[in-house]
Amino acid sequence: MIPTTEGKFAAYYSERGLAQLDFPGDERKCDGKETNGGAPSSEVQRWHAMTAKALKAALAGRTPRELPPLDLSSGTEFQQRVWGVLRQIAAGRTKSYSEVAAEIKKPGAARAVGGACGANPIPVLVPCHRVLAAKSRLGGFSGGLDWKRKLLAREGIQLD
DNA sequence: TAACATTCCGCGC
DNA sequence: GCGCGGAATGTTA
Repeated sequence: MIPTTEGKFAAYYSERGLAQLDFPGDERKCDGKETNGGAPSSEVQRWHAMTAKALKAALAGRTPRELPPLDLSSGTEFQQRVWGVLRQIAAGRTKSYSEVAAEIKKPGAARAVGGACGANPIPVLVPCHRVLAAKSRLGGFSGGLDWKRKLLAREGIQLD
């Protein structure tokens, strides 16, 4: 668990890196292989420290200096492609679903992009909240639109 | 096949 | 201009 000014975030790690990050209170189902019962390896502890630092920076509206390795192997190739685009969005900037779709050479797949964002296991660090619908409307958000609004506000993004 | 965190077009207000 | 209904669209479980 990572305590922040916004509450406690739950982090789950696989052998490759950070695999999932959950919003406070949002107890998602941890499919079987969560934390190993015994002592976490020193590697995981190091990742956890990085995650905590990066998360706090992101919540403060700053770009994290360094991120822990992310294990995105749970997603499909299409989703990983989308997440890759999301991570290219600079803090304070936004992209629309259709623009992201165009980025990955699949215009018209705006709706599919929305699906990929919703499947994103690592919110905040993979800035799924910087993706808006066309005409700078909010669109949706898995953890609740409150979070999306709050995160955008933290980065100084104002919607009309 | 059904279900979406979309988008676009056409109306009515 | 804004909101709503309906159709087209790509990906996923």
